[in-house]
Amino acid sequence: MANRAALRAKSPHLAKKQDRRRDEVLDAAAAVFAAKGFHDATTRDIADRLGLLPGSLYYYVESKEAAFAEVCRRRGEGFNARLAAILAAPGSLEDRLRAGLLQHMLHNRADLVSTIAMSERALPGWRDLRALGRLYQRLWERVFRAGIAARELPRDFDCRAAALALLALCNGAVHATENKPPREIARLAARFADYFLNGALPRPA
Amino acid sequence: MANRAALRAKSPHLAKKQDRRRDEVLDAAAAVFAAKGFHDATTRDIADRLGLLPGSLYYYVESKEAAFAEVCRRRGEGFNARLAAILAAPGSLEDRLRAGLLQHMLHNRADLVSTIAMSERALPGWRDLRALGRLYQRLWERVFRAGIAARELPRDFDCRAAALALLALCNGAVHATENKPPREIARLAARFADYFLNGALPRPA
Amino acid sequence: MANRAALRAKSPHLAKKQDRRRDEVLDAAAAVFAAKGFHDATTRDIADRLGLLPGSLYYYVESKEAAFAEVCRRRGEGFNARLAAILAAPGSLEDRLRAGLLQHMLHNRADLVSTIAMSERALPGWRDLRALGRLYQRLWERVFRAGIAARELPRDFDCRAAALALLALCNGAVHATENKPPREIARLAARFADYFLNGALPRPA
Amino acid sequence: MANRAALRAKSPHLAKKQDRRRDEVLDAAAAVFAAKGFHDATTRDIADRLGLLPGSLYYYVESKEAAFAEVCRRRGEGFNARLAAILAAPGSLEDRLRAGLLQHMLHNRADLVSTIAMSERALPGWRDLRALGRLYQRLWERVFRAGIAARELPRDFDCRAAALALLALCNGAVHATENKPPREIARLAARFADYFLNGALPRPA
DNA sequence: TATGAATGAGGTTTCATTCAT
DNA sequence: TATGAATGAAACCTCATTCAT
Repeated sequence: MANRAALRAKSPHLAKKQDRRRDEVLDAAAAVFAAKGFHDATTRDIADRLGLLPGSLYYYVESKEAAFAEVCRRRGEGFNARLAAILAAPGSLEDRLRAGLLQHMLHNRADLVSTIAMSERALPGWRDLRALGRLYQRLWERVFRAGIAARELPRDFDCRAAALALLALCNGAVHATENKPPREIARLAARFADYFLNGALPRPA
Repeated sequence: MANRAALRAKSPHLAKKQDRRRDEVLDAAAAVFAAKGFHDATTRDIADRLGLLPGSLYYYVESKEAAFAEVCRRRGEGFNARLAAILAAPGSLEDRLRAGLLQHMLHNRADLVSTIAMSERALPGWRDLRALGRLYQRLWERVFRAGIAARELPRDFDCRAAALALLALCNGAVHATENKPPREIARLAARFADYFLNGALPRPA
Repeated sequence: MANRAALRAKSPHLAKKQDRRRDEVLDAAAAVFAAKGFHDATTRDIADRLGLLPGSLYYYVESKEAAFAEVCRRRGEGFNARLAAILAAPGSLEDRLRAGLLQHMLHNRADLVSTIAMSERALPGWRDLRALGRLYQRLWERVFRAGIAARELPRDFDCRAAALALLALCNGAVHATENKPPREIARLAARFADYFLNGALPRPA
Repeated sequence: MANRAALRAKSPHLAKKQDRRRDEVLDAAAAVFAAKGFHDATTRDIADRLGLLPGSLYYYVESKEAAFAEVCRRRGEGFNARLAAILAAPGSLEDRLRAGLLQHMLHNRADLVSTIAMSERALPGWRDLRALGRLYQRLWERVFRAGIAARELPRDFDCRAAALALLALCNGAVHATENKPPREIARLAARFADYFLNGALPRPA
């Protein structure tokens, strides 16, 4: 049953406008999901933000679940891509760790959705989302392994534990940095990096 | 709706029995909240665990929200009390930090509810819960301040940032330690403590 | 909502082209109604078949209900006309009955819509549709009455019961003949005619 | 997670009362389905008939679909059982056919739901329902085959076509017998039986 | 002390329909 | 002539909660 309408090439202009509106819808969804979590976010919340009625969302989105999954996928992929770029850049191991941690904490708010996705069990598309999360963790692990290969780190360095700790530091500050200016976030990120790299306590002489 | 049982004068024996049953109900609620989060947990889930029907819960509890709030309060207070005891115990600063971190990570699973409370916004009783959370953070801060007073830490030590980092490490591993035996959790806790105390990276000689 | 096109004075050529398109729309509607029934057929189903969007249908049709009613009317009238022609043709009573029954069963599939109309209560335009159905039944009755007049049938022949029985045989095989080749349908029609004319059971000698 | 409440043996009296109420609900559903068909029947229709709110139905029934499936199953099985009993009874082939046809037409109204199930495509539980329908047809076929074995029917008797014709006669009169008194239905059933057994037309001498 | 039955508010979703462009 | 966007009503369903027993 060929759908002539669907096949007819849409003018690129129109197509772009449609996509933009769709993005607006997904952004609104993301904002609400970030604010309330998946279960407590209602389609009405999302629609209100756009001046639409709940039913109208379905013109752009298949279901609440699908919207959530797509939002998370997009954010998660962006997150991963940014970290990958940072960790692959030239520079000392320390520099790259600091940069990665900083970007995570700076983007955390906007990408709060990913955080939700990681923390709520039994969510739609949970499997794929966990995969994205694991990938993120692997990125950190890989940079440590490269450090071992480059003899910047000892042979027995526990890459997994270190990655976990870094991730914990990244995520743990979400609440503390809410509504804080970037400068302050950066300051905290630097502190966290210091702790991770050199330890928080003064060294015994 | 006043609790009929509460109005009746009770023999101490009866009162105790009732309280025990109430505790069972709250424990069941805690377990379900921990497993599913507040919104996804149904009164039926809780009732099932006790061999009751949903309506019967209301003999012990005013509402789902009230149950959640109380569960969180109890767990949170227990959590705080344990940490306070540990931090107040004699021993070096390092020892106390290690002990505090360890107990947090070991109890995290059972007390997952607090974690939920901290992570889901717009939850009933959220205000009070945040207060408990802040208190927990203050406990860590206080031990650092004591460290400064005792000259174990430098004058300009950033107590708040350090407390935040420790909390982040404590909470960040929740997912990594799910379904793991205590031994392994302890191992990870020790690693995290090492990172925090001495830094993860090898020190330049 | 007045049809804008209808208000405009149209050239005969244009008018014809419009009507053709309208017929296409109604045909598509008929096909979908036949396949899914009235309630389960969506305007999107119909539009898809034509490469249109749902809203565009309303250029040709006032509403889904109106479309259904018109489709049924058209099909029903065609059905009636064909039966009338057959029953009015010269030939023995038996021949005409056989021919009528055959054409009904052969066209049943294509005209399934009428069947739907007859079977679903509380349908739009139901009254008119029932009228068409009654007319169809009357056509059969009339041929029997003519048979009485021509003394081919006894005076007390129950024309109504006979018409009902014939109709029942006609319609009852819809499911059995779905997806069957015309040959097989014709074979079954012949059998049914035999039963009706001579009885299914062997005659006592 | 053993459900003590569910395991606790309910008093037989209570259990029976519950079942009765459930039957009432299913009966109401059956009535509405029969009157409007599955798609057009709303949960509100059913609930209204019982003086309940729509949501309350779900105390007794899992879903609208499940209710429909169960209603059809029950009616269909009853229908089959009655026919089986009739066809298995002693008596001449003719007697049994007459009796079977009569009971079908008399019960048709009450069991209209089965008819719906047979006629609406793409219905929940459609597969199982078709199976029930096929079983019914087989019952008729089997009695003919027994007739062949007993030499009451010729070797080449077309059992399937005969069964189809009988079924068609049974079902075809549904609309004609609506709101008619049993006497009249019985009269029509007798006529139909005559037609099937001996033919409608006078025999050439 | 607990149950069975019911409520009612609210949630997601579908879909016929409208209308400016 | 047809589209894209949106509406709004109504559908099914869930669930915390109530209350007579």
